[in-house]
Amino acid sequence: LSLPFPRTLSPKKQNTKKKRSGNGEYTDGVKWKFLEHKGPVFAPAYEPLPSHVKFYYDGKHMKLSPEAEEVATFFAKMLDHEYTTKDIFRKNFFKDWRKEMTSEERAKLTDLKKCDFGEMSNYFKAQSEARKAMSKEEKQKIKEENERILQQYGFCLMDNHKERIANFRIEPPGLFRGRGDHPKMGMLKRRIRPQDIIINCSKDSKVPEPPPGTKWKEVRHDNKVTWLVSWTENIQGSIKYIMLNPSSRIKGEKDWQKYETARRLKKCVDRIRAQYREDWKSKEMRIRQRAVALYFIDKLALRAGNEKEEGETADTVGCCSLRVEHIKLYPENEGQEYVVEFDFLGKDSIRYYNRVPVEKRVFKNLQLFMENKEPDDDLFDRLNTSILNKHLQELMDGLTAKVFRTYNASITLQQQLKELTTAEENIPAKILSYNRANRAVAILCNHQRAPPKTFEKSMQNLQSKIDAKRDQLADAKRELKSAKADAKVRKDEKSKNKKKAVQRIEEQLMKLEVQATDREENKQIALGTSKLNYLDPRISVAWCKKWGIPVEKIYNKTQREKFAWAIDMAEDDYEF
DNA sequence: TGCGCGACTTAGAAACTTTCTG
DNA sequence: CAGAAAGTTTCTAAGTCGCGCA
Repeated sequence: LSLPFPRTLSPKKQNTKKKRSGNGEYTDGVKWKFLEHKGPVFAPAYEPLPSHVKFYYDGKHMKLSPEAEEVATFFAKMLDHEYTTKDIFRKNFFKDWRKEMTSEERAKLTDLKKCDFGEMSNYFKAQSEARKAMSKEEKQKIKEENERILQQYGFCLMDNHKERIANFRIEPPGLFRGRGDHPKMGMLKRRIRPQDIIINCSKDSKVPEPPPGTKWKEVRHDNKVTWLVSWTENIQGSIKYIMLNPSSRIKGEKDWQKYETARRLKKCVDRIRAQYREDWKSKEMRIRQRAVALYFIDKLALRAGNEKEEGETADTVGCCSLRVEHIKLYPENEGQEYVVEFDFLGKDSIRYYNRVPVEKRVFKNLQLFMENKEPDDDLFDRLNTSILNKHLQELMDGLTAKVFRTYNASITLQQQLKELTTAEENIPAKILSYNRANRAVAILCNHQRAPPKTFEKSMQNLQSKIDAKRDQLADAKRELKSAKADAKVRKDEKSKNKKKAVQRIEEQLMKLEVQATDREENKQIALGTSKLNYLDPRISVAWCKKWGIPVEKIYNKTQREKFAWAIDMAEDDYEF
């Protein structure tokens, strides 16, 4: 395994050699010298429906123009999804659909409720069934074709390295699926064409060819950025990019740098904590607000909380954008003093609910911040992320609000691993401990998931397995007893067998019960995000080395590729 | 000082694939 | 060997944060 980038110089050493700009890059900002790639893969062209698949309006068959039909199929494909029952989704969809209709269609189709997409929907279901039912050979053929496209478009050449591209396929058109109460859900996400695409590559590279008869919007040669392809998306007007895989040098170095910054925070976090505690007493309100917000970011691993344009996105908040309505103060609650109750929607409209006791000073400050305010007023009216980050930058080079999340996540993993791992345990038990440590971090960072649709059912299945196993155990015990009691001759051997059976069944039962606990504890918790984005992989690698756990038990193939730098670098005594 | 933009990281859902179990 | 469960990959939305401009 060769390292994707040299490790003779640590990022820290490099930093002392070159002056850093504000965002942590080198002042020259050059990301590569040479970049060559084949451009994006476009979404397949629309294939009109066969004529027997009909659309009905108000009970009557109606043949749609190809443009209107395509948009109708987007809705038909989502018919079983909850989205299509939501008013905003339906309203946005219908408005955008009507724009794609001919004037005749527009005149006729005035009510979405009268549209019958049933045949279309059934047709797509049948198609997906047919795909599942394909023969091995047919499936193999498709797999090979995908592999061919991957080989052709899935890699690029960056500074003498062949690198995997993360998302070389352009997003296909469809209906926008915002998270939570998104005001734009259901809008038409339009098809991206070559003339929408900006290509980025080096001057001395072979510029990718646009499809025959088309042109790129622009070809540029900007080595201060890492993207290969970009286009502007029509829902929010934001820019989308094609970039490299996490296993690439450019992503790996950045990741490494992120953890090194978090480790530098470790060295000065005591000082920073002492400072913000002092600032709770400041005579200036803006300083007190800054200090209380930073306390939340540090203690609760909240996100920074940028301002958002009202009405353009779902109403979600982070620390700096908390409103009065998002917290409740309890001078006393369940035997604890100065309790703050948080209840708000964070990133991806995931609910953050927490009750925490805080220092008296924090509590008094919060009362002050909330005085004479309406529920929808900002809690920190003298603060925003820009002010906070400017302050943090002064406390430590490269420090921003998100560094606290990385730091607290990684340090928590390290502590938990130390606490939970015991030498006597076997490998599965150690892995359970690792997962528990991982879970502690996921809880800290509030990484939640919707309980799987089949959760209740699979839990029931598991429970009936446990019940059956209990019965089986009872039977086995009874048999053991009678074997002991009645047999006189060859008693020993029979009893021994029965005893073994009892032990085996007890073990199986235990395993099932652990599995049930584990699954229950993980019901609403997503472990992947912290593992991939917050936990310094060197902590995990060191832990594996220390306890003789194969690293494959902790990281799958993709994860090992992403963390190749750490696997190669960390020894068993690595300390975050 | 505020604002919009651009580039990048972080996020959970859904689709797909592999493994387990009865 | 089928169906369920678990694991993995793909997809793309939604954040963070710095910069330049008025």
